[in-house]
Formats: sequence, structure tokens, C-alpha cells
Amino acid sequence: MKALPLIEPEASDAVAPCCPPLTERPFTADEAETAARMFKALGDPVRLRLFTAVASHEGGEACVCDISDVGVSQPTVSHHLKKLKEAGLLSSERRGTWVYYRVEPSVLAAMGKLLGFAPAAA
Amino acid sequence: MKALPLIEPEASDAVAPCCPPLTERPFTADEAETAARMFKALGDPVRLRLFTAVASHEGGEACVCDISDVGVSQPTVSHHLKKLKEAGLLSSERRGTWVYYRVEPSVLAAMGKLLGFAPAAA
DNA sequence: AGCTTGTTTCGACATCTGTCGATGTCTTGC
DNA sequence: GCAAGACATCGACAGATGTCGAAACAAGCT
Repeated sequence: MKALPLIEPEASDAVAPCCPPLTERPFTADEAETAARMFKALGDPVRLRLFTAVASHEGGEACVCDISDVGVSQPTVSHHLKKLKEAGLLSSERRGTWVYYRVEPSVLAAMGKLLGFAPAAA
Repeated sequence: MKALPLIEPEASDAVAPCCPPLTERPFTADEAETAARMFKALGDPVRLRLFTAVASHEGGEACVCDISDVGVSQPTVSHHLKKLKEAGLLSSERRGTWVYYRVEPSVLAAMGKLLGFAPAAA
């Protein structure tokens, strides 16, 4: 009868308990696989523009219509947002007509940790 | 008769003067292109293992023979190291029989800056 | 010179990825 | 109910990417 709540390994799991700092020791295959997913998601110019657009938008969220002006078609925007979501970097919520995306809070801290920056004040 | 040495915009240029923090404002197309190159280079599990192997190796450098045990053929290792070098993340130097790779010093600071971590004590 | 070891380059190949237009789904307003 | 707008999904396609074996290149040894 395990009392632990198991903490639902859903979206946030993709990013949160990742790996030690890059400079600490060689990553195992699994660690590399996990961390690479994150970097890969940001490794496309369009996705990076979408991510920064969401991250810098007032209120910490933006609807697709607010950020669609990145030079590619609307289906392509949707495709990239899906990728970012699958990577655990963004989350989305429909409110009425529009769909809002926001940065998954743990992400920036996790990446900072990965680079060896102390999560001190986090 | 230009006196300025032009500072050779080669390897280090690929990383150093990149972009504002991800959360500050939407990236321009150029900024996104530049920053994405960096993330993309780390967006492969094999490259991430190679990078962490170099970064964590004693003396801050490692010869190819030290880090080749990542489950792919030796030409593939060489291919990935080349990619990391082209992205400005690693530099290499031949010393006798062996070729040594080391982490380009500015990289980690640049990435930290990108994530909004102050380069204070850097 | 020739052999051995460490590393890179070359071709070739299968797979993944980014992109689009067309179409589908959901919500609102008439 | 139906038309319109906001997003997502589908199918197709060109181009990029990861991988390998074979071969080339470099340095040290005998």
C-alpha cells in the first residue's frame, strides 16, 4: 500500500527531473535522450520565435493569433506549437474562440540547472 | 591600409554576441536563426553525450579516443564533433597523435544569459 | 619505407523534419 | 441551423540529418 501520490508523470515530467549540469559528468544515453528533446525543440528558428513570443507576452501567455506572424503558414505555426508542447516547453488552453499558450514554469529553471546555474532563488 | 585586425569572425562569433534573454521580447528572424543553431547542435543525444563528456573531462579537454564510446561508429563520432565545432560549442587542436576537443569558454555563459541568468560571477 | 593507430572525409542510404494547401473541428454570432 | 473565424489535422513533398563502411589522411613506430 504505497502512500506516495506518484505525482502524475505527464507533461511536466518531460522537463523537470532531467539531468545533472552539462559539465558535471558524461550523460547516460537516457539522460541525453531526455535533455536533447528539450534542446531540439528550441533548435528551430520558427519555434524559437514562437517560444520567445509567448514567453515575453504580457500575462505570460499569448493566443495563436498574437504570435502567428513569423513568416510561415498557419498550419506550420500550429505544427511547431504542437512540437513545443510535446517537448514540455509550452502548455495550451482553449478559452472561447482562442487557444492560449504559456511557458511551462519549470522549464527555464530546469534549463538553468542544466547549465550549472544554481536554482537557488528558484 | 586598415589597421584593424578584423578579429576573425570564425568560431567564437557563432555563439558569443547572440541575443537577449528568451523571455525579454520576441526574437527577430536573425536572432532566432543564430540562437537556434546553438540549441540545434545540442539537440541530438549523441552530440549531447559527446559534449558532456568533453565538458566534464579532467583538464577541460578530451581526445576523441576518450569519448568515442557512445554507441555509434567512429566516423559518426567524428561527424558529430564536427557539427559541435561548427556550431561554436567546441574547439579542437591536434597534439601529436591525438586530437583534443574542449568546450568553447564563452558558450555556457552565453547560454546562461539566454535563459536570463545574470552573467555576474561568470 | 612500411606498418599501425588515431581521426577525418567520402558516398550512399533510410529516416526525420519543415513546409504547404486542403480539409476538419470547435466556438461564436446571426 | 448556418455562416464565419480560429486552430488543428491530414497528406504530400523536398530537403536536411544521422548513420554506416570504405577509403583517405596524419603521426609515430620499427
